[in-house]
Amino acid sequence: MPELPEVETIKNELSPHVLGRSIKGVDIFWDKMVRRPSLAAFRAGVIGKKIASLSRRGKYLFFHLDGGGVLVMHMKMTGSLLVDPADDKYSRAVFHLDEGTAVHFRDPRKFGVMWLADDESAVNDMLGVEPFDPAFSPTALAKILKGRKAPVKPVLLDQSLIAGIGNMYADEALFEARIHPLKPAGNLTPDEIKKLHRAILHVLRKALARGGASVRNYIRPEGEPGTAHDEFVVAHGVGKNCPDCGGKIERIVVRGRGTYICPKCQFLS
DNA sequence: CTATAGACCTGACGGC
DNA sequence: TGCCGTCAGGTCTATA
Repeated sequence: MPELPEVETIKNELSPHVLGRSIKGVDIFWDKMVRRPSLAAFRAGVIGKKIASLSRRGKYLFFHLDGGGVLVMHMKMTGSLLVDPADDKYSRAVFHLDEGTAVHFRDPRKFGVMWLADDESAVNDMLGVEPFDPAFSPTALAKILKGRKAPVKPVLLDQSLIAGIGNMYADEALFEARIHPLKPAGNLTPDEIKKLHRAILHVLRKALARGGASVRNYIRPEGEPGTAHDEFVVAHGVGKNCPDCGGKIERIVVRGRGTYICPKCQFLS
């Protein structure tokens, strides 16, 4: 759900509402979402601080606070940030800013987390390359895949290798590159690696241009669903027809994750 | 090292 | 109508 394009969209659309604003108060309705430090220390570290800038790394969102400290958020599967929503159903935390703005962390499934850190280095260090970083070249992708016996899909989902790809965009990129998700990562041909590299960037860019996906729960800060959903070919498309060969899209399970493929277009060998 | 399973949660949906 | 099981999927942790 919130994968790289969604978190980037949240960052972009939230910015005008929060940059330069001060946090006057915080309501926490689901204590467990605050990971560290303690709930009291979290409040103390956030209240009275001005939000200097926002940034994103992988699927993480950072609020850089004036005077030090970074508020780190991860939406996990159903989290979203809403500005002055019409209702507070599923609001697990609310940040009250000056000028009356309220930012709600809405999260039906309560998987989302946030914490206060000195800086972003700890998150940074555990994540792999950003897909939009020039360092993510076809050669870099080849290096990541090389020698791995694991199926290519879980390698794409490994945040310590490439940061920001989630289940949907992995399926979509593999379909676009016509590669079967179960193909061992190390067995991809140079041509497949080139195609996969291009497909990853294409799929993420396309989603970004449409304000992120709209898969059931994902909502943008101003309450509008994204429209990238319409562009998905295989994701959640079981029973639909492949736009290429007309065959039925199938659902298989790869490492415990629902995975959508066109069995005619995506090859194992 | 890898691989797998379970945990965390709750709403939507299909079957009966 | 309503009950029940399954599915959704990001990431951490535990275990083989």
